[in-house]
Amino acid sequence: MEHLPREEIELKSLDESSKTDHQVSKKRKVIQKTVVKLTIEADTGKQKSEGPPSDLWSWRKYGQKPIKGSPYPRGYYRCSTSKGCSAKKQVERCRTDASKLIITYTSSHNHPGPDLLSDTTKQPPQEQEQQPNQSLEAHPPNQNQPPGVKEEALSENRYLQSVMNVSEESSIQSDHQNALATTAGSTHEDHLSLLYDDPPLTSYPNIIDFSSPKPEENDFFDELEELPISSSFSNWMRSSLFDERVSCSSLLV
DNA sequence: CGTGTTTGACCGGCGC
DNA sequence: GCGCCGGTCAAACACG
Repeated sequence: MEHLPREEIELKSLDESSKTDHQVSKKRKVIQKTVVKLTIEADTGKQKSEGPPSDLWSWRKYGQKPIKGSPYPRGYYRCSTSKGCSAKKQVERCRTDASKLIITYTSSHNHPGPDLLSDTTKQPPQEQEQQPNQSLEAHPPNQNQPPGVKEEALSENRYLQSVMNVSEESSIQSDHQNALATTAGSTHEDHLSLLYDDPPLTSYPNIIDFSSPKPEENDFFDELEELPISSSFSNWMRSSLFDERVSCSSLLV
């Protein structure tokens, strides 16, 4: 019983019932996702195809599907660090640029990061399965991301520009990308306002611009820093993402 | 033997 | 209602 189908079901139903304010009748579950784009540079040898980028979590692949419109399949991974952990990620290649990986994190880890597990007294997972609702909608999925991604990984995978909290399907992200790729010269915010023009959802997808102190950023990192190990991670995120964000804007044109 | 990957089948949501 | 598609399951397999 390695999978927890029951938990999945609970998550789904809770999710649907919890969005009554939107009245999205039986629509797809609105789960907050975090999309991370990264570029594979020196890779191609090591990371075969869409091999999982190395973070310190251990991920177990549970599926792979060819995606319509994309020549590359999408891999489905689940956190195997802790059995009760519902954190998942999807790894796919950018359909327009094979050197870019799009990693979509869903749900959140409900246990301390692997590095902490190894050297400090394990912090008790805060009552797993307890508030799937909250953990899904209130926290960025990557809350416990490793503060120190291996330097190998950093040299090979360069985190690109955006960590987005997306409340809709990843197709948005794809369209988004296309738009980004076709409209050069303006800021990400501009693109966003273009793309997310119409639906003013409460869980409005926000892009994190690491170069400017926007409220979204602060919120994002505030949440991050509430967590045990996240401050170091957020520092890492800030620096690496900021760095890469700059180069990415030129990459995406 | 434990852990992770592969892969076909299955299921549910959504559009027509 | 039907078919398509994305996401998940689970058995078989590979590897250390």
